[in-house]
Amino acid sequence: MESMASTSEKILDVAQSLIVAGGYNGFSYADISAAIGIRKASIHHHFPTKAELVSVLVDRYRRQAEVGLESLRGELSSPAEQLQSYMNYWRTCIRDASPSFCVCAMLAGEMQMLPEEVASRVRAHFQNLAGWLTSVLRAGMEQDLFRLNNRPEEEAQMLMASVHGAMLSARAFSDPGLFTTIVTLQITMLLGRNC
Amino acid sequence: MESMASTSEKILDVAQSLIVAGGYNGFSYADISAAIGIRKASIHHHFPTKAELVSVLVDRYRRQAEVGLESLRGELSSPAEQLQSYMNYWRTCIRDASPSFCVCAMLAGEMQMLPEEVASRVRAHFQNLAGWLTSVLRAGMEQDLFRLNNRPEEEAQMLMASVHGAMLSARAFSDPGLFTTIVTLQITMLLGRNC
DNA sequence: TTTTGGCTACCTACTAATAGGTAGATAGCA
DNA sequence: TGCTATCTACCTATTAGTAGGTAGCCAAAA
Repeated sequence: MESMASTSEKILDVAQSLIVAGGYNGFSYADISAAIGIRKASIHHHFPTKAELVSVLVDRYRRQAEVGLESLRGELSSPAEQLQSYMNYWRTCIRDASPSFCVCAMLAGEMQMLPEEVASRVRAHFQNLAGWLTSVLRAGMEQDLFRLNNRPEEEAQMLMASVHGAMLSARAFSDPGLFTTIVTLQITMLLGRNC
Repeated sequence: MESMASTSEKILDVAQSLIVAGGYNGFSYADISAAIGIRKASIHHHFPTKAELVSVLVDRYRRQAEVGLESLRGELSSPAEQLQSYMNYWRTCIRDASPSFCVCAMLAGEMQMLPEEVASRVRAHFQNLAGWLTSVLRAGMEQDLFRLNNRPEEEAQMLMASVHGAMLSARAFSDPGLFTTIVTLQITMLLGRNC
């Protein structure tokens, strides 16, 4: 009754945590093999090439993110609360060191040397996320729940950059709390509570 | 009369551009060897191990950054102009794809699997940068040149995260201009020109 | 002055380990 | 029967790193 997860799911889980820790070149089939007690060749059976593995991995990640973000957009919570919830998700991740970093943010740094099939998927995730943030900000604006100082697309980009930069800072300083500090202030500032 | 740069400087130059493109695990001695027309063993002569090479590289980067930031702090320019100049440096870098990314920001993402001697240097750079930004923001505040909504240390962290996150976004979207868009708005916002 | 010795920078040639990937066999299940 | 998942055993290329040699330079000793 223990592991309901299929082998390929387990492979993706391990690969994801390894990528989050060290990027595309920071893991090997041997690492995954050792981690889940299966031979390298068996991993190739599920994912013939590394580029394919990571492509599937990013697809899965994007699907999960989409579901997660969509569920936040329920009519239950206000746009401001949705942004808070989005941040809270990452806050707990970073605090508990579960994923502790966005896979796509990690891969984005390595864009230049990623296989094209992976790079395009990472790009797509950034577009989705920017789109979601934009729509939430626009909704809040139209409902007069908060005032924005700039166009919602621009504020969305600022917020996204702030989130990813804050992940980086939290890592660099080995201080999970720093993520929350930065992003909370950023949200407060963007929503124009000052004035 | 062409290359005044010593061999070891050339090695560091190439290594830096490779790290910026693909991180610590994204380059090898063979890559450098091919790039500057020297044998692998000769690189080991200058830098016995990879960890040592990258440590020296980060030291050099930190020294250059310190000089660069210190020169911005000259009494000639106002704190606001200093922040602008800092951003402008990266704007041209990213536009011209010269370094196009902060080495330390790149390495910060890989913190967890970096040799300790490298990781500590990356941490130190983040501390320096946060310190510099804090002091510039504090100076502007004390001279009543602009109003901050938060403590200067916090705003410094926000700005730093914004800069690094904007680098990531510029890469992800393959849009150098996005960096400037994000950081300009961020600076404007932090300095409280709104209100 | 010539010679000697040491130093630096580079070389060829090598190593052991690891990388991603393949071929082909086996065992169980539909 | 054929399919899926796994295995053992292998391959080639690349990894970081080493051993040992050579050519040039510079300074001190003869």
